[in-house]
Amino acid sequence: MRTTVRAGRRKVEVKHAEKPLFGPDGATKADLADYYARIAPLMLPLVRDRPVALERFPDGIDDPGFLSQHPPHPKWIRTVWTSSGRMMECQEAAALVWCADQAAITLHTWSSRTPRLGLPDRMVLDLDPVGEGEDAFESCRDAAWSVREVLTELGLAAYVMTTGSRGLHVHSPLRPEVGDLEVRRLAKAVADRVAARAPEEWTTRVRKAARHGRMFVDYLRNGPAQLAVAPYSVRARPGAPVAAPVTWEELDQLTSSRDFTIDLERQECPFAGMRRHARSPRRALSLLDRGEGGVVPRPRTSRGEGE
DNA sequence: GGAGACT
DNA sequence: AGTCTCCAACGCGCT
DNA sequence: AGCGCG
Repeated sequence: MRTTVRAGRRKVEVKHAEKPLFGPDGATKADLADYYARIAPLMLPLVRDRPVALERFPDGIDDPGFLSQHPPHPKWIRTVWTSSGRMMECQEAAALVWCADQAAITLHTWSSRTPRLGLPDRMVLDLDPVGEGEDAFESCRDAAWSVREVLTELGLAAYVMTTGSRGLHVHSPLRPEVGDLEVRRLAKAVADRVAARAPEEWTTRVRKAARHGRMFVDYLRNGPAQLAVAPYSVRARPGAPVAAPVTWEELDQLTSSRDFTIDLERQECPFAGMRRHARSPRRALSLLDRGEGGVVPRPRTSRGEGE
């Protein structure tokens, strides 16, 4: 009931390795640790240097978990001082495996990176379908395509991933030029433009009562100290689904946000090279403030296709 | 899952 | 020594 | 000022 997982040069002990975390017949803590060790080469470039918070389920997903921003941690795990205290970073595979031993099923990270905390290098738009089923997810997919179009109009790149929960996240890599609040303002403007394309279906109204069954185009994952689920993170749901970056081609084949699970085997990451496509949020904001951007999409070489 | 407080 | 409790936080737009 | 919301 106790094993050691090799992660790079380090060995990490996994206690109660055979404990099921995803229901009686679901994946065990060992499965979780093995997954994070296996996916580390793809995941680490996307989480490295970011303050991380752990969503932990020591008694499995059928018991309430908790979010931990300042967990006790071994000294070899790097930390950084942030506006909300000293937070961990996951710089190496062993850190991910240690998180698994802590029953940290899901990792959430900041949108800015050390040493540029407060200047996000990415923006996230969160799309959650209103109902259940494939139709609901399809409308979510449509919304993701619209987000991509609006981002393109503003000269911004777009990458998409399942959240492993209900919906999709669209990531847009940014040059770290402006602060959290400005990025949120940009995200809100993008969301408003998306919603304006199908006002009967989509909205940016925060209050549920004001939504009238429309899908919320969520821009609130941007802002100071805001967290978003890390790419390749496992979710606390039956079947151990994962947040999986996908190519835009793949997106149309998906039937749900949970199509990928802890069994995921990937050799190449659709988000690889994303940072090379980072664009200027300052320019996007100035286009918006001048009321442009829907008119003259500027020429570009490639778009957020993955690579 | 682990630390600190309380019994 | 057993048991309990805690483990986030931020701003927005409404009321 | 307080609350719902993510």
